[in-house]
Amino acid sequence: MRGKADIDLIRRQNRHIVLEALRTHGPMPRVELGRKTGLSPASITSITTQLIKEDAMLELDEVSRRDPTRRGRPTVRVNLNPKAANVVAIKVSIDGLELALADFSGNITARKAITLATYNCAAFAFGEITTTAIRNFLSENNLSPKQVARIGIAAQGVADSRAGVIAWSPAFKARNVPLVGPIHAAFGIPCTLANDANMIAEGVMASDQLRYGGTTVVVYMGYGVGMGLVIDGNVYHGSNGAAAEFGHMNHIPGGALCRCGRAGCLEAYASDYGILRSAENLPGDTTPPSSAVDPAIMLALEAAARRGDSNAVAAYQKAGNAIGFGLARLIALLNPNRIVLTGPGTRALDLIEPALRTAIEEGVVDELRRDVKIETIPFDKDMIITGTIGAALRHLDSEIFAFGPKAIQLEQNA
Amino acid sequence: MRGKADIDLIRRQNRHIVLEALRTHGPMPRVELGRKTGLSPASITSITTQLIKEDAMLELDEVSRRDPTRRGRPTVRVNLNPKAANVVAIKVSIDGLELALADFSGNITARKAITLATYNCAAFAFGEITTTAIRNFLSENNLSPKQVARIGIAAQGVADSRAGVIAWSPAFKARNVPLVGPIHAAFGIPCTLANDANMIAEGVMASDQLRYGGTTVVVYMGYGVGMGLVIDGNVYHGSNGAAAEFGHMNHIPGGALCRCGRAGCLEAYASDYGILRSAENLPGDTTPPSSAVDPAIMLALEAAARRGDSNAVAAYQKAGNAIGFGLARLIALLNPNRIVLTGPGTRALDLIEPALRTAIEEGVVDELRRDVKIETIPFDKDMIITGTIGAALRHLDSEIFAFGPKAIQLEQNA
DNA sequence: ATAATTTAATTTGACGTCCAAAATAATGTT
DNA sequence: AACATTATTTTGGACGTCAAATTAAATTAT
Repeated sequence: MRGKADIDLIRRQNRHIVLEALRTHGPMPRVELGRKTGLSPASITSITTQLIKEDAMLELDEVSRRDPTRRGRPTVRVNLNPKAANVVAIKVSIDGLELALADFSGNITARKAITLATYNCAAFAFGEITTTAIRNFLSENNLSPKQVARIGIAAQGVADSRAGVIAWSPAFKARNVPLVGPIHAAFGIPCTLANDANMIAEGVMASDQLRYGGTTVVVYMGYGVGMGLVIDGNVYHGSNGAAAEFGHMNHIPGGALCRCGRAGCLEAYASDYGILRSAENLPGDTTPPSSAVDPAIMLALEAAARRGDSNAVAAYQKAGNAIGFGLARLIALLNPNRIVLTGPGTRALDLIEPALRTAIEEGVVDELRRDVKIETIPFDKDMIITGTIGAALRHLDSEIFAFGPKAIQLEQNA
Repeated sequence: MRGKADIDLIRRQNRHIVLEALRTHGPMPRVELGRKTGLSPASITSITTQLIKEDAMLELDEVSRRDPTRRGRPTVRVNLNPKAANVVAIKVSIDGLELALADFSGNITARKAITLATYNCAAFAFGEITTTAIRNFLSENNLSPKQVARIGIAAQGVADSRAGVIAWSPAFKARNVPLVGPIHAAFGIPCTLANDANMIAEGVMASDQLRYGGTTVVVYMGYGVGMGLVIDGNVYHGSNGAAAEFGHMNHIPGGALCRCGRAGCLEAYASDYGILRSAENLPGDTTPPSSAVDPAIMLALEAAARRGDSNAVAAYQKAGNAIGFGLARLIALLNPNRIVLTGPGTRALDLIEPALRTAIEEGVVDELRRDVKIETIPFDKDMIITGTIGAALRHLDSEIFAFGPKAIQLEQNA
């Protein structure tokens, strides 16, 4: 149950749904805003004038490109004011950092990639390195930290988003790498750390709330195996923000060795290195490589499997079996609406899918699986960055701009 | 995101939190209600007078048992009006039906158990049987169906609560037994079907919202293995209401035969019959019995294990291993706050726990499991019935009484 | 050109909710 | 009997929503 409601809550919530409508559907006239939100024209007028006065919204003065058959007073479209705020999104991966700057309307205004051997980076040093990277990135774009409203970070592995620490990641030899603390200390900007697959799920969900807004499971297949969980329309982060570690969900007790140090994780069978290891007939306890598998090698392996190379075929079947049983277990637990497969690994889906489907059939009783829809979304490298930006902006919508000027004031003083 | 907010929403929500405060903390004076809800005395007065006028609430006129050292005007405690509504809770199990009647304040006012060989009952006949049982139960208590505001049903197995059908249950040979449809058709009363373990979770959560209100997993161990999932303070039912089928989550691909017909379900190792089967050294594909294992046999098996009987000891270890790996997988997926073990099977927890803990350690990386608290709650047979009643009453709170007289009117006409 | 029509957006006035502050109620203390 | 204390209700102001009326800005008809 939520807390008490008062008059402020009404405005806050209605401001929020107005912002949300613009964020998901783009610029639109006030009438349309009224239809989308269910608010009366009077309320829309009141809310938009307020938001415009606060510089969170603006009217678009556009060259008349309206339908000449339409009569009456022409519409005036409004939109989120790009200048209302900036957010920074950072993707931490094994070969470096990727930074992006976006304005309040969601446009990416600058990008930068930094090559960095994260793996041997000491836990205490990484916060400093990232802080410096952010500082440089901002000054290159003539922005002071004060102009950035929020920083979102996506990292591979187990991200403890409550503590703001990368608990364990393939990108680091070190464990418990603190990240949010140092960045917040340096800039005083609210900062969020999350798992990269969760950020993909944020993006997928935002792309079609109707389709993905129920309970949707997004599986990332690639160098590792990740997952984002949308539960009742929200990306679920778990009690520490370390939920949906599908790749490190056990598949076979005492099974093949995983990068995380455990035996039998799903990832040890279904990730690039896991598939490669079984195709090469190496023993399951062979230590996984600490760096990503060269994509060319994976392409060659796929080609071999498609030619009918029995070792390669068997390796992909094993992967399909692992993912299938993992999904079967997940279906029994969560009874999701929809399962979305994405990531570079889906290139080889034709090789994986038969075993995957068989495993699901064997692994969970028909009554539970019959309504689950499984689909594939082509993977785009940018999904993580755009998902992170989207999540950061939605944060701003609900936590700052929905509250009005007083909240903005408070936020700046905090 | 929720829909638009208006003045009605405020009242509804504030009425709701007032009702909720009384439901969870029992009768209290208006001042206390103000402190608990955060509402001003003025608002509390307004809301309580309204609710009292609607007969949803009443003032308790009590013999002065107040602290004589306290000065000032004495408090007047208010409470939910027991006569505001009645709900019926029904537990469907393999040996019959259990019915309970409760008033709006949560008191159970009547109970009845009906012995019934459900197993061979045809799918089409069960709705009729249950309807008749309800009709008799009500007339024995001089109540007309019109006076019942809601019926809640808890059943073992896979309950498709969206369709209102018991998709699969150990209590029935038949599959897809319709239940909500026939009952609603007969009485026109809103009716909900859910899995029994979910109802245990409802009860556990209601017993201590603070403790269990985050993400809590309730595991039921007994004749079968069930689960209730509390996610962000709400019992999670999944897209069809068939979530949390922990017992039918696969443990070992191609493993021991389960009652559901699949091979390798967790239940096939950790339920009464699964433990018994392995203690007897029967092959894993031995058909499970269709009726519950006699508790005396399980007690004897426990005693044997405590005496050191190696087969019995090994069987309990296997069970611990299965539950432990199941929980390890669940932890990787959901990162829960707390795991609660309950059910008659916890009697043998001393025999199960070592293997269970080892399996969790082996099955999931330390960073994910370190913050999970595991506890045991002694099982009480009534947990299912009281949980079902509590869920039904909370439904009434939010869907009828929070809305006021107009909604009650509407509900009666519907 | 000017009036009529059409559609968009704003303004006005009524209603309902909340809260702070004042008033009233019901008891104990002096 | 007057005072003190605590609980509850009443009063009055602020603010949000909405329906209805008004104003704005265009097209179409005359």
